[in-house]
Amino acid sequence: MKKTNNLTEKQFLSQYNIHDFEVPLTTVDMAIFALIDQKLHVLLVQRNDHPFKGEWALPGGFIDLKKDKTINDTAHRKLLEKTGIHSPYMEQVQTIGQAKRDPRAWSVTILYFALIDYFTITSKGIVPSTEQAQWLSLEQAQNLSLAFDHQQLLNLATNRLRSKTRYTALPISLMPEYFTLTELQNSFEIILGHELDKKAFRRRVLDAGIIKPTDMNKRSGKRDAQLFCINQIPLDFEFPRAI
Amino acid sequence: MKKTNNLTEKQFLSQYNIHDFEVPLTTVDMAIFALIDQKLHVLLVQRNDHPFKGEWALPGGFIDLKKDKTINDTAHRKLLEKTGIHSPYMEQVQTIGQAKRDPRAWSVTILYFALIDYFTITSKGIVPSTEQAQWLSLEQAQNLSLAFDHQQLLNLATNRLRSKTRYTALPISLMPEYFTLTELQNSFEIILGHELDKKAFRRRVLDAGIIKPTDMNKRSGKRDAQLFCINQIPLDFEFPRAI
DNA sequence: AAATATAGTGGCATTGTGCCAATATATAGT
DNA sequence: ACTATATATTGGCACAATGCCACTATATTT
Repeated sequence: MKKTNNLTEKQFLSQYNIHDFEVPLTTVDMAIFALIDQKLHVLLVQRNDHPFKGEWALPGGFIDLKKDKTINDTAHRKLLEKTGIHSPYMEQVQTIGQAKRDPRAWSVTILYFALIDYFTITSKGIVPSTEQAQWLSLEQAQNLSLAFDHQQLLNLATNRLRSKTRYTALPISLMPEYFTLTELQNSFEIILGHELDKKAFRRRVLDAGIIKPTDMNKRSGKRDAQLFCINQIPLDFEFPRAI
Repeated sequence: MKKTNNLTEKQFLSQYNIHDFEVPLTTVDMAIFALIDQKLHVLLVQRNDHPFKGEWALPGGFIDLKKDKTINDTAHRKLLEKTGIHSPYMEQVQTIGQAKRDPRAWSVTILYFALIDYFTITSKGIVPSTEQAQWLSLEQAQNLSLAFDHQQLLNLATNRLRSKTRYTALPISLMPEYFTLTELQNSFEIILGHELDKKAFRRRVLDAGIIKPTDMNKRSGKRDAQLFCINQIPLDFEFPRAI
């Protein structure tokens, strides 16, 4: 590379060539969660191309330097391609960079997770994709051998989801527009993997004011249950104590 | 790029050229915090090179694909270069990727923060660096115009520090080997920006068992104070409630 | 010896959760 | 219509951690 000490910034930029340096591959990977049949599911794809061709992997890919203005754009674009959803709950989990995680090169991946209500996408129909995408239960997914270090990535995302479920209202993003308190509690329980006390749970979510009652009921076999919907939830809402 | 559909993975990799794709610049930036004179300080450098030559910035730089096996290695290396410290508390905050955050190219930076005890590095002497490094109070730093989006990065790191100080024992990493409870409380108060109740604070940290008493005292003007030191703190330790 | 500043403690109120049992209301069977 | 049953919803007290504030203890200073 040329000597740059006495250049103006403009001169410097005009001669700067990104390929003068060795840079890592940079990708975005997503763990997209939904509740299906009382189980936590994650969306996986079968890779169309090498490396790990044919193996299951988290959806993801390269940043499109033309289309994407930010890295969140990349994540939203991937999500839209796979699910047809524009604005789900989405959160950056962690960035993993290692020399050997990708056989092609030193590789960095920015891991996101997203939570969606399964029925809002089944009603729209999943947008077709170049890759075969499929919902697998978390249990199934964890017993597969995933491409790259995606098994580890999936664990990171799952742990984050479980952890935040203990002190935030995160699972609300897995619910449809209207839901009963029992259904909501059920979602928490599925994610956490253990039962919760009914009274304590209701007190917690109602006192926090994160959901509000409607005048509608849900007819579900036995006694009707009141339907609730999401109230204003600040993005940084946290309960004062963990469950 | 050539057609790859019918290649084996080995053939695919042998002809794969990372420069066939446009990739972003990828860097690591660090907010290194310490307490100096009862104020939170952050280590900044004056940039030697374009872009933003001469302006203040968070220390950081490119991943060295030869030296660094992981991205944490990169962060540790940067920290060692600036402070001479090998194993401080360090944590990944967030990854920011934007088309226009760097005038050279689409750029991704992985932001870390680190906490160190100022006196352990003054006793060792700061390792010289190619760039001018200097401790600035957070207040000073926030009134400067920093290079790139480093003002935003500094805010992200500061918010994370403040947030985790409310429910973890994080500020202990800013303390010397032996410290009094009042000194520890003081560190929490400086970071949080408000006073804490003495009794409640002591109960909290002592009941949690994260520090243990020694048989030494500290002579500090008036009545002597007992010295404490860090006990075993699990990496994921959290108080049951936030302050 | 008294004043003072800082270290450290006692004790009760408040808040949020755990626990478990009681009450309320729909459906289904007789 | 009446009863059994399942699910929804509520009552009420115990417990744990924190907030609050006043009190005691011990060193230095005057």
